[in-house]
Amino acid sequence: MALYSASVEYGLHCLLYLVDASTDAWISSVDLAEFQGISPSYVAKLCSRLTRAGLVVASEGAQGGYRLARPATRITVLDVVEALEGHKPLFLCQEIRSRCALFADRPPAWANQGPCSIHAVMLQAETQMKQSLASHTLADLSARLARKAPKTFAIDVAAWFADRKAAKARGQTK
Amino acid sequence: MALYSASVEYGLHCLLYLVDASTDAWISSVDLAEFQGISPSYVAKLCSRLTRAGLVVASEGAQGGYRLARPATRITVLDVVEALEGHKPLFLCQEIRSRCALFADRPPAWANQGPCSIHAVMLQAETQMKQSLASHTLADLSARLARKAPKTFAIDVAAWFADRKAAKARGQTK
DNA sequence: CCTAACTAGGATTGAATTAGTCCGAGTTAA
DNA sequence: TTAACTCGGACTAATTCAATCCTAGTTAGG
Repeated sequence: MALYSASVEYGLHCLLYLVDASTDAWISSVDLAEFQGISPSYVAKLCSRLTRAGLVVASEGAQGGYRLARPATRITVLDVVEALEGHKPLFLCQEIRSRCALFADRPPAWANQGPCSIHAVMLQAETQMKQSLASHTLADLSARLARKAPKTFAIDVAAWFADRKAAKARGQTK
Repeated sequence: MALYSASVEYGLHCLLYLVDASTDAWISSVDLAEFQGISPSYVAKLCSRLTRAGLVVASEGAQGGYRLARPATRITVLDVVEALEGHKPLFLCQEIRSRCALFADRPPAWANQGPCSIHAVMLQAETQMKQSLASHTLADLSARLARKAPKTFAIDVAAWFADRKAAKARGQTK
């Protein structure tokens, strides 16, 4: 349906909540999922990818969870997209040009010389897109959201996660 | 594997050969496929899409085939991509933000007001990419290819298709 | 008028990807 | 020491997408 899947939306929202909620706390993937009303198991998988990409760090064991691996000003949207979706090119050139019937299995040197013209156009478009994604950081996004929300929102978010954590420490899961 | 599939490569190459070969001739999808050593059935489907998008016109019946619907200077790479892949957005916003647990099924007005910030970033990147694709035409690509190939290449291409057509008219398929 | 060749379009297949689940191993706090 | 809770990866079901195949309708030419 779209070029990028829902995992990008899930992942970015999770990271933005980490910006609000976790200056020093660990937030579990289950809490992140329940806070947003999405599948906990799936969020767990996305968090794994973010960890492997070095965007967040994980803490195991009771009261564990995730935390940003570096300041939100140094995590770009492109970092997140590539962590979640992999390093997919916009276009994969299969060098069709060398199969032209006129070449009869022996493509001449000029046919494969340099990059395929079509590929070049695609690479340029891909670069434009990625530069655009790289020009926004989590900090930018978070600030823009904060401008729309009431001033207490970030505090409420942090409180929700803190409460959830406290409740679990008391031995009551729900 | 890539955001855009192989159909883009197939389709663009087909169109570029139409530029060379068909100032006044109709080229069949089977000939286009065999000339490039790719699947005839799939090329047929791609040609259907190009027709529906109005980039080429089809002529039914014997000695039929395809021809560009307008000058190559007025067909952009973006036109071709969207004809083949459909109008896929880069990102499909599912408005996760309104499911936040703090809202308890009743998201406040500010939460859904205006476009989602994440969505806005994605739209900007998508625009950059599409503008880049729209800035190249089939004529540009064709000229760039012609600069690499020997001068007789376009003539040889046209001759190959003309020969193929003549052979079929004589009743001999191969 | 009849045959051969072509396109259009839909039904079908097969592979790849995605969303989502589940369980095991390790860690932490009490 | 124990018990709960965490991550991480293996696994599964379902959807989507690329690609194929086949039929019907159309056209040109003999």
